[in-house]
Amino acid sequence: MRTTSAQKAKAAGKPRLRDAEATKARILEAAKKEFAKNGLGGARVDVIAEKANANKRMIYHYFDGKDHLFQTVLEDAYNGIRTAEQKLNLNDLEPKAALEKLVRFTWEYYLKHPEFITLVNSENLHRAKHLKKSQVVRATSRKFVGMVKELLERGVSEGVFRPGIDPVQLNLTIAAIGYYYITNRFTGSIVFERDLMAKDALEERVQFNIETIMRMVCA
Amino acid sequence: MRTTSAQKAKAAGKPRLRDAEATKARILEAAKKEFAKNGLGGARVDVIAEKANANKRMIYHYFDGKDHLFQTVLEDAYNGIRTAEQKLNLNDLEPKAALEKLVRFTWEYYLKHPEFITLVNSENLHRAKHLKKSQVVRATSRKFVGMVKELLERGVSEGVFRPGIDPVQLNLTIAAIGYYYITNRFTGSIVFERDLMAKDALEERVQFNIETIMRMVCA
Amino acid sequence: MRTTSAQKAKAAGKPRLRDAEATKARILEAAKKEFAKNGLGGARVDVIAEKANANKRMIYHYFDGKDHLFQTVLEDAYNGIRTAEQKLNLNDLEPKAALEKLVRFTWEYYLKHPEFITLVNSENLHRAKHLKKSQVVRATSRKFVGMVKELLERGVSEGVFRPGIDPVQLNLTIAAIGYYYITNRFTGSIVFERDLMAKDALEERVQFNIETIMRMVCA
Amino acid sequence: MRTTSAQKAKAAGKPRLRDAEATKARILEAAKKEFAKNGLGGARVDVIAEKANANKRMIYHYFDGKDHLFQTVLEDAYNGIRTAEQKLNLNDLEPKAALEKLVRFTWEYYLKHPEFITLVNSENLHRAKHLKKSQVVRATSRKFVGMVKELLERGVSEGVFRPGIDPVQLNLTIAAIGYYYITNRFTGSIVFERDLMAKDALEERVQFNIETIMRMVCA
DNA sequence: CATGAATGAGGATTCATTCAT
DNA sequence: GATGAATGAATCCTCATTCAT
Repeated sequence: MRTTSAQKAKAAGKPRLRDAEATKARILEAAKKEFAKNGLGGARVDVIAEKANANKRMIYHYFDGKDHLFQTVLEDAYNGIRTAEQKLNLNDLEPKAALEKLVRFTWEYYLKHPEFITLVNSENLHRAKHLKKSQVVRATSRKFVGMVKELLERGVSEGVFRPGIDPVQLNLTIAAIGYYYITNRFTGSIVFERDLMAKDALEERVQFNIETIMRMVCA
Repeated sequence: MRTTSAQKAKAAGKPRLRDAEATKARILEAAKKEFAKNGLGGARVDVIAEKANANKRMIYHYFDGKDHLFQTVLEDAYNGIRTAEQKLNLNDLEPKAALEKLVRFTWEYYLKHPEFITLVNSENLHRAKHLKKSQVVRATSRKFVGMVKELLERGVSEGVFRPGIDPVQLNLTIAAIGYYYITNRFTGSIVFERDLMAKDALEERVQFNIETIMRMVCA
Repeated sequence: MRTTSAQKAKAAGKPRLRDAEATKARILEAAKKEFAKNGLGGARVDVIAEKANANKRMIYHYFDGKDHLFQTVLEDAYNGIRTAEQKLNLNDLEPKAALEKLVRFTWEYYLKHPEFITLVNSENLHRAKHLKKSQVVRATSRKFVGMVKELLERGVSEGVFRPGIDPVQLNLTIAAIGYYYITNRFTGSIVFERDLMAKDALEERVQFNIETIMRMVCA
Repeated sequence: MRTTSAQKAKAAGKPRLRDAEATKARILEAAKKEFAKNGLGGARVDVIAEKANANKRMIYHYFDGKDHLFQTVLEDAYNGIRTAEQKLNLNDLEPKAALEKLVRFTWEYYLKHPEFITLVNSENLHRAKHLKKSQVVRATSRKFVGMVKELLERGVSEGVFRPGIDPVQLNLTIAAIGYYYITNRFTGSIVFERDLMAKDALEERVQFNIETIMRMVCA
């Protein structure tokens, strides 16, 4: 393993300066927050630079402009959720438990990572022009769909799931019932005149979601 | 020299007085499209004025700036869906048919009015700061929730629906499974490697959604 | 004749404000100077706006950016020299006198309008990408070449000019011997260790140029 | 990891000492091209460094910044043409042949070295501020003017040239008729609606130039 | 000798909004 | 009521140059 300059700086007890990787990471992190908060159009390059404790010029040096930076952030976001999903090890559980775990996980992931939702919304506003360029996302997503498909098949063969359910439709629905609630938490709280983000409300929602999916899938 | 709307009206022998309303309407229509296409932040006042065949100054005259214009557009959008929902006359149908009609209606409304979705997304990006000011939306929404609540109760008393289902949660879910699909049609088509907006795909989806809700609600 | 707002303003004794034509003209004039002084790349939009006593935004409003502004300035410059050439009325003079008048005019025009030279140099640095779009320049230039061609033919038929001289080559040479001297006045003054722009030097040069051309053309 | 020039030299068994000169030369060559293509203002230090396969820092190390680098390039350019001129050995030819050779040489030099022209144009845009600092250019130029002066005197004494011709004026004209044509090849090709750089056009031009000068100088 | 990370001062361009008529 | 000219404050991006190793 090569000794990075970051490690050298650390070893020398100095603050992280002149460390390309660290700077890139800081920019990426700051960009994620800024894009999540304000969308692609509303995000400000200056603000990202400032929050990253980096020079604005570095953003162009490392990421070649705002758009490409957004694309990188978006890819990272997709990688994040897909990686987490892979770690669920649904195969180690019996079908019903596995399905419930997936619904609960999806919900909790959105809850913990609302920035993922804002990023995706922003990307859809831009007609997915950044995602179109990404090959990685397709590959990892395919893998994920495969995982759910296997789960469904296993459940069917064990006689606990109904046959004939499309894994893509199921995936979409599992995502939808969580995503929609979170992304519309502000307007929803007004329209329905209740605080959708209150602790009880969140708990109630996840139960409702689990029940919705179980009733749909179980035999 | 361009013919102004005022002149046109004059030429047509119409009184000038109605121009004000017409101009307002044109601005509102143009604004809806522009906001839907680009979000609040991405929309351009110049473009709205141009598309409305109106003077930019008029936007400030009638709507007091971009933000307030957005708020008006948003309120109109909510009025639109709420009005359409009221016309469903769910009471004239037996519970199951009424519920299916509602699910189908919701799906079709989103499909026909994707601008509603973009506007709501934009509003959530801005933490619902415009909607907070609106009183009308709360009132009409309350009415809508009441409608669903009655339907549920009727179904329960007739023994076709399960008891104990929260009308708000149900509403949220009915909306979610349609809204999510439409708003994420661009990224979704890439991630799942299929054209989510293809005719067959849309038909398949609405059936899946109906089944999801029926299984959740029916006894 | 329509009453322009400029005239109205004038009539009212007010300073020229809110006068589109006047603002455009001021921007154009300022741009000519700035481009002449620093070339296209070296010119600063801020400086042009300031010198034009106009808002920077107006430059984009009226001229659609720096490049297009340069193109307009360049076209104006070509129009200027071509218009002046047309006013020479070489047909009213006998061939030799007409030719001498042309040489002297060309020299004096460059001397009075060094900005024309700088603009053309800048345009050549950019491989004539702006001029390529202009149709007017081609037409007026064609007319000018025709004028010289007629002069040559007249001189030949009167027996004072040699036959077989290409008007384009002659034009190029008449321009060259003046243009080169003026455009390279700074380096030339150093290289040849004499002030090329001194009054005597200029007079000497025009005589030399006239003699060069007369000897080339006369029978 | 990219192989640095230092490593290459090492691998080739060469002493590291020569690398300095090689790096300087590479930078100079890259700078000449970049300045020629885009002028002083339009040239980019990054691009020069990249093309020179050198580190940007080296430019500052060896040349003390962009301006001084330009000055060096410019001096080299002048040295180039002056050196070539000295090699003409005009004294070995009879006056007329020598003069024709000079005209032809000048033309061909510009044709082969259009970068010389761009550099000189750039320098004149900057009012010769770099050249002013150079002493060498003055000396070599003086020598060149002397060469032409001697040629003229020899021609006069042999009765083939007219007396009274100023060598500086003649030099200027010989340069002008070639330089102007080349520097304005882009705009010229449009204005005169013919490809000035076509093979035939170039041949025609050099003949025209030779005739222009011969008619001017010969008795 | 050489590297590449970092920077501050601009540079062109855009935008919502106000002003004068 | 309507128009279009005008503006200042951003906003993204670029550049020559210096710093730390």
